[in-house]
Amino acid sequence: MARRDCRRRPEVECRDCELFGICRVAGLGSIDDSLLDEVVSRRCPVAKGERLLIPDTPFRGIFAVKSGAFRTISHIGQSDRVINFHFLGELIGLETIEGGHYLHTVEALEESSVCELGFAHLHRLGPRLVQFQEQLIQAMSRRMLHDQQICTLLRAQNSERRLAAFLYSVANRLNAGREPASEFRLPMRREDIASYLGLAVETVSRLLTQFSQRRIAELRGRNARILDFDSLCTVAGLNLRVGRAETEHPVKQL
Amino acid sequence: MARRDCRRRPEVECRDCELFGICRVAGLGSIDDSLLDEVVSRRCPVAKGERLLIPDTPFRGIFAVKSGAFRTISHIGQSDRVINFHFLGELIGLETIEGGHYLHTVEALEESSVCELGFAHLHRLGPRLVQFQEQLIQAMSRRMLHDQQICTLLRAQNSERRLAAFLYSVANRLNAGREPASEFRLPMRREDIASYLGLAVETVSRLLTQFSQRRIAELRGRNARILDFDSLCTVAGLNLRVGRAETEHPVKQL
DNA sequence: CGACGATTTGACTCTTCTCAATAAATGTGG
DNA sequence: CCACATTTATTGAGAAGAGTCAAATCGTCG
Repeated sequence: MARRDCRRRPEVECRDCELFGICRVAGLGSIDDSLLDEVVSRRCPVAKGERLLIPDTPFRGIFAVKSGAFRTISHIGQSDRVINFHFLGELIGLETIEGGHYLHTVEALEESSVCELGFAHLHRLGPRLVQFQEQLIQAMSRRMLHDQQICTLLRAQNSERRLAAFLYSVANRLNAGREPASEFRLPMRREDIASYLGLAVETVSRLLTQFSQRRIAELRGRNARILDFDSLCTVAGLNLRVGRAETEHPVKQL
Repeated sequence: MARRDCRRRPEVECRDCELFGICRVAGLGSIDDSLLDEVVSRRCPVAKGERLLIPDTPFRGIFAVKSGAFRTISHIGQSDRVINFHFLGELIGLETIEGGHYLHTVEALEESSVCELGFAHLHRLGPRLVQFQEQLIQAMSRRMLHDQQICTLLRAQNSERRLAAFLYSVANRLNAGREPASEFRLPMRREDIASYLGLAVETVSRLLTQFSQRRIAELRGRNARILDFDSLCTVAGLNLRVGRAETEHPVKQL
């Protein structure tokens, strides 16, 4: 089984972390590193299954995943649902900045670590606060776009498409901004995937065996291998759109 | 037909607009109003069917709906989908701040008007920029929460729940932060609703007649009347969750 | 090895979609 | 203001997709 190397847990480089721009503002070019240290607490370990956040606790700051992976669980209604996964370099807690409280459970799927960006001492950034905010706004905007795409995915009724798009997305996100991985280890259970995609576990399972038969992707347990990226994209409906004439209505002149 | 009054098109008060905090930072307490005028261009009319934004045009700023309503259409894959509606006081374009280009088509569903917050001249805000960005971050965070709730809605498989939650949401949003309206006029077609909820038009139509029979809500054409808010919430799965205190901050509506 | 949880598979049911036809609403020109 | 054309909405019937329940298999960890 030369598949073992999928198991190693890489740490994300700071330059591939979504906090990078933010940390750079706080840290780079400063005479002492102490400013950065006051605002960002670095690389706190989180054990597998441990909860990083629980609902209704006061907002303290946002987090970036340094190693490992997390899932966010929403407790709306009677049943819990996985509403997000967080991979290397991604930010956690952006949606809670305004409300003053964390709203969901965030739990480590494996041995992980995070950097925390505390909001209490932001004023110490002084004149750099503007740049910091700018970076944050960029990150939030980026994330909103991503969330929109998830919504679009969930609206595209059929389950095949959802799962294909999910696999494609994970292959891309698993190593933080680099080329999509064709072979990787999934940190979450089938049930998490199903919950996230709004499907039944059995449906996910059946689709996976089907993908395997069609030589699109192969999952043995949590070891995943993408066999045919093109087909995967096609099934996911991520292909190039056809040229569209959009002349029906006048466009507001800005 | 004493239902006619549903047709009037109210303008949103500045204090109920999501730009309010932002405008206040720029405008209030300033000796001259000219600063605000340089950053926010106010109440531009947009005709019904006219497009406020089209994809791949350079980002200039964000918008707030002053009157009327809009829909955002995504062109991913082969079929277009409605991915958002924008009602009084709500912001448009937040997800495009980072990318530098608008990505979707935003179209007026009826005679509308918007305020535009241009990003080109933000530096003129000078020291107020920090407060401005703070406000923007708040607004974005709020919106992310809302989008997450939409996602949760879309994951909750059954169509009945989706439509009920949608109606509830519209009743709440239609008059910008005030009490939910029990009688209102829907600005969008059934097809838009279906697209937004990831359902077939026929399903929406069938559910609506069913809601009418169960005396939950009644839609004659675009005139809507909520007959039983409690039932609507129950069907939408929005009922009080067990054992959770949620009194600290207002519950975000869908 | 054995137990427990996770995953897969099968059989059946129910929901939602699709296609097709009709009905209602809206818009247009005379 | 009315008749007609066009879009939008509703309804019905049948098919496909996904869910549920139940059982079997696989994997992991003590």
